[in-house]
This record gives sequence, C-alpha cells and structure tokens, in this order.
Amino acid sequence: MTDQLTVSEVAKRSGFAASALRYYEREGLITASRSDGGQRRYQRDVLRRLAFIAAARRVGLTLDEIRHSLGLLPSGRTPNKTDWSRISRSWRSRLDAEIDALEVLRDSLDRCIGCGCLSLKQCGLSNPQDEAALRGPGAAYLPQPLHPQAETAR
Amino acid sequence: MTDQLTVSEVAKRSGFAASALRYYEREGLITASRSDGGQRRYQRDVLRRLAFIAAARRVGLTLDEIRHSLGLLPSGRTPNKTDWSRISRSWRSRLDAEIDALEVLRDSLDRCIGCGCLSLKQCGLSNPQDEAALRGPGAAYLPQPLHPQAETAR
DNA sequence: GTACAACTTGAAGTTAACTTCAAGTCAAGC
DNA sequence: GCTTGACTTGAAGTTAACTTCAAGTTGTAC
Repeated sequence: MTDQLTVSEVAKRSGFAASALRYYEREGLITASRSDGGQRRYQRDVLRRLAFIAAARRVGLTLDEIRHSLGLLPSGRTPNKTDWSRISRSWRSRLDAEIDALEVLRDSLDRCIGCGCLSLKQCGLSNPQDEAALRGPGAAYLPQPLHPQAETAR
Repeated sequence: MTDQLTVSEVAKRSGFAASALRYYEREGLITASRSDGGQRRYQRDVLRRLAFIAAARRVGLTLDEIRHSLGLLPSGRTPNKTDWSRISRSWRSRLDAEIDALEVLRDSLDRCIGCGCLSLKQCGLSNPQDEAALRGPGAAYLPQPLHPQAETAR
C-alpha cells in the first residue's frame, strides 16, 4: 500500500489493456519499476501520462509523435503544471489545423451539394487549398491527409 | 480516344497509385472494363468516385465505410447530382460530430492549461463527455475514439 | 515488324498498434 | 505451506490499406 500501482490497477484506471501498457513500455512511452519478484510497479504519475496518451491518440497523433511530445517532459523530477502546459500548447495548433481542415471540407461539401460538381479539378472537396501547383503533377489532386494512416505508405 | 481511360491516366488524374486502383477494384469500390487484350479501361465516371474516396479517406472514413456509402449509388445508370448529394449529406453529420469532438478537446485543453489538472477522473481532456457512467467500469476513462484506427483492436 | 513502355497476375511484404498464446513465476489469503 | 489469481516473457498473430516483386503480356510508335 505504498504509492505503487500494479499492472491491473493501472489498466483499470487508465482504460488501457495490460498488453497495451507493456507495449507502451517497450516503446518508451511509459516506465515502471519492478517488485522484488520482477513484477511491474507503476508510479501514480503514469496515470497522467496515460491520460495524455489517450487524448493524443484520440486526436489522431501517432505513438511516434506522442513519444516525441512526452520526451519534452523533464527527466529528473515529476512534471508539473507548466511542463504539461508547454507540451499541450504545441498540440493546440495541430488541433486548430485539423478543425480548420474539417471545416473547409464540410463547407466544400455544402458547396458540392449545391452545385453537384464533386469533380476532381474544380471542387474544393477534393482539392481544398490551391496547393496543386506546389506539388508534383502526379499527386496534384490528392489533398493532404489529415490523418497519418490515411496517407499512402512508402 | 473513346471515353475510356487507362490505369496510368486514372492514376495521374486521381492522384492514387496504380496499385491502389487495383486494390480498390478488388475491394469493390470501383470497377473497370477490359480491352481486348485484358487491360483495364475506366469510365470517366471513376474519377468522381475516386474524388469521393479521397475526400472520405481524408475525413478518416475506412474503406468499409466508403464502400457502404458508394453502395448507395444507383447501379444501372450513371449517378447524378442528387445521388451524390444524398450520400454526401450522410457524411455531413459525421463531419460535424468530429469537428465538435475536436472542439471539445481543444477547449478542454485550454481548461487543463488553466488549471494544470490533466488528471484522469476530472479532466474533460481525458473524459470529455459524462459518458463514464454509461460504460463498463474497465473502460470508464477512455474517451470514444474519433478515428477507427485509434481504437483498440479486438 | 520490332522495340519498349505500359500493362497483367498472384503472392508476399510492409507499417502501426496492438493482442494472443504458451509456459512458467509471484503474491496474498487462509 | 498451499492454492489461486495476477503476473512474467518472447514469439507469433491481427487488421487495414496498401506496395513490391517477378515473370510474363499488350499496345503503339516508328
């Protein structure tokens, strides 16, 4: 009954499966100390990290991006309000951008319903910003993906 | 020089890779007739379908969902403005919902920066709506995923 | 009529983010 | 001290959405 949490406690309180917690640990997103017998023991701290991870995943960030964000937290001490604020703020612009993009898409959709176009070359729906000219001729009409997983793999 | 397009023409004009076009065909999202020699020949129509697919992917719809949407198009004739409008409109609510969710998240983020909480139980960031009570105790603090791929696989 | 780019196929590979499995070890209550 | 549930590990499996590959075929420009 120290301040340490077991895997199942963290799983229950964070909503993540135990297997996900082990995966996140392997991936360096969270850490855990060990009991004498080798079982994981988590600091309460980890719940805050996991809350952040859950929120970030929800916005569509990849684990890579999340790891990077979390890497900005202080290494020695327990992160405080200011630490979290700093990295949360960097998110804010991503959120704003995503909201903007969705709104553009929604409004284009309205226009498309109005004009019946949904054509490749003129419709804002498939060619939201005028960025076609900026890219190669091949990919001219594909909009920037909002979500990484909607992107063509290399 | 009929109205038929080759794979590479469609690829260039749609922005999709040829391999993606074949994949979409296998998956039943688009169709193609064949030349005498067995090569694919696309109707111009396919470009509109692909524009729709690109936009849908961009919003985060899965191919399954897109296939379902496209399934609502008429089978005999070329889809017209009204056909596209009908299925586009069904999207609109999804877009609105996603925008709303992101705005809630953004505003929660602001509050969190203000109060420094980012705690699991009280923070809107990790527990956006009061839906915790509605779900099982295990997953109480995980918000609904916005994007299917952010969801825990079964 | 030939060269060569564009096309065809099925099978296998890729990536992210996990889960599942098997075979064993630890912890805690009685 | 024993039982039982919680925990451990590494390896392999899963899903979506594609891409890559190899080996052969077609289309067309000269």
